[in-house]
Amino acid sequence: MGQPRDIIHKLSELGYRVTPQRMMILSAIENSDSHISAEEIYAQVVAKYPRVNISTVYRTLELLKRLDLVTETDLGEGRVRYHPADRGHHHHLVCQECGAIIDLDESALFSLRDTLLREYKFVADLRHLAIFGRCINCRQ
Amino acid sequence: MGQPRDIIHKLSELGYRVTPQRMMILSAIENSDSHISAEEIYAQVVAKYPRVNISTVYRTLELLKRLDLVTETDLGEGRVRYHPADRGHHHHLVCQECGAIIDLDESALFSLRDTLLREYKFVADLRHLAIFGRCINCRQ
DNA sequence: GTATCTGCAAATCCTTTGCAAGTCA
DNA sequence: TGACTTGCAAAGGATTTGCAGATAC
Repeated sequence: MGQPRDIIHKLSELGYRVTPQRMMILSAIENSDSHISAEEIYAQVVAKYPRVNISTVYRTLELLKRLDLVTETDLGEGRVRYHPADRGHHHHLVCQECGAIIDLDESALFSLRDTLLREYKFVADLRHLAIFGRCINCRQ
Repeated sequence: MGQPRDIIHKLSELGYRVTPQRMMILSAIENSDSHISAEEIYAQVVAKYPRVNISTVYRTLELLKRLDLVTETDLGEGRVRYHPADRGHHHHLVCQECGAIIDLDESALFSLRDTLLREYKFVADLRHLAIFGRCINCRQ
């Protein structure tokens, strides 16, 4: 995992077909240095292969989510963003004033995760959590 | 605050008009024992007053949010839920397997809030956070 | 060959908006 | 009276779906 190649291998191992569309969608996700939206993936793929349809992008993302190969984050933009599941996990502080997005290392939530497990027996999926508030520049 | 009456009073103090629609919408929110969606508010109001339109519900919610009289929570359902702002704040553990929603006292996130403030100078708005994962019944 | 995928077009869901008519203060 | 609100209808954006044709294996 980690390279589109490996994910593609995994897909075919599981009996899913490796199509050019799926490969291009995977590349777009892997090559994005941050989180990418369905629309942005579509824009990249359509540039190389104008016949793709955005529904193929959504169907592929659906599949990759189900196989736990990509994760979703909702940064409160009214659309979801995607990320390879095996990349370093981190969280986001989203400033509701200026829109700034500050990355937060996953370790910042380790103690919360432990508390939830210990006291609530709840296994929290703390990959790509978004926390809303106001950043230092927007506090007057 | 706390009673529809008080919120209504606040509205008129601020120069907003007190209309029957707004009163009915406020009652629906206040009478809900948990978080209520726009559609559910609309259903309650329309039962008494069939002429209301759901756009009035959305416009009223928009106003109440702006005045900080209600807060929004996104429980990952593809629609947002509303809650009177002065009710006790709590968070939600949402089980992605069975859909169970476990309430989590706001105090569970106090130390996270302090860390974010101290180390990131970020004022987190930790009202009604949703944390996804798996509950005790769904862990095999 | 055939079950899986795709493109296309249309539908869906939640929410927002323009505008003319209605109404609270 | 007059500015604020509403109802209605239509638009909006993101995502999903039905179906017939295309394609990976």
